[in-house]
Amino acid sequence: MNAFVLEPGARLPRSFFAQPTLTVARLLPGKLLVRLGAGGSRQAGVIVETEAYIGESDLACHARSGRTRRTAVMYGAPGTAYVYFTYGMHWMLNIVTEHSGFPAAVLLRALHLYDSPAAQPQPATNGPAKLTRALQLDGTWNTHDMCAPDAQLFVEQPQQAAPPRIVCKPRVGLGKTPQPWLGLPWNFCLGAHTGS
DNA sequence: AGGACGATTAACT
DNA sequence: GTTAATCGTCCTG
Repeated sequence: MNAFVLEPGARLPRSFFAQPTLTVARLLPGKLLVRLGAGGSRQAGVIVETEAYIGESDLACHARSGRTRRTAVMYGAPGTAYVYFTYGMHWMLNIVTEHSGFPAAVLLRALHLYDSPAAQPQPATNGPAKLTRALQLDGTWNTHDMCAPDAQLFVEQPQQAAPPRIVCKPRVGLGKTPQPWLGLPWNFCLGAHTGS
């Protein structure tokens, strides 16, 4: 809502993403997703909704089938972007969590996006595919190291961050995923009030 | 080699 | 509430 959300803040270090996936998913709403483009352009938006996908035992997680060409990135370093293609037309952005060798990630499902430098609110990107579309992210971003010093896509701590109110609920769109995974409250959303 | 299905979305009835 | 769009991935054979 204010221009301050655009001010560059501290980038989240790899140690942040190395935490337990539920912790990362719970802490990400309210943080800033930043996408640098050609010519020094900067798109930034407040992360609004996340979802956790944790390990081979989580039957909703792509890693349920073990390590494959597609899921190999989930076994990589925390802070790595996992971008995959689905439904023949949509790209999804995840950030890999926990230690290398353990497949887990947080899906970014919604963003409050702002134009730079005017800070004009964009149409709400209230869906994981809309989010990647708005930031022009596709498979070429898969395996992007979001914690590298020269990263073009990364997460920042906002400068004036009030403790956000988080609401959790079951994950969305899991289809025929069996219980208990279908009902686990691993979706995390900003509440009606973001603090202040 | 073939088929079912998907961490979705927009456009319908 | 229902359905088409559209293709990579995974499972079966």
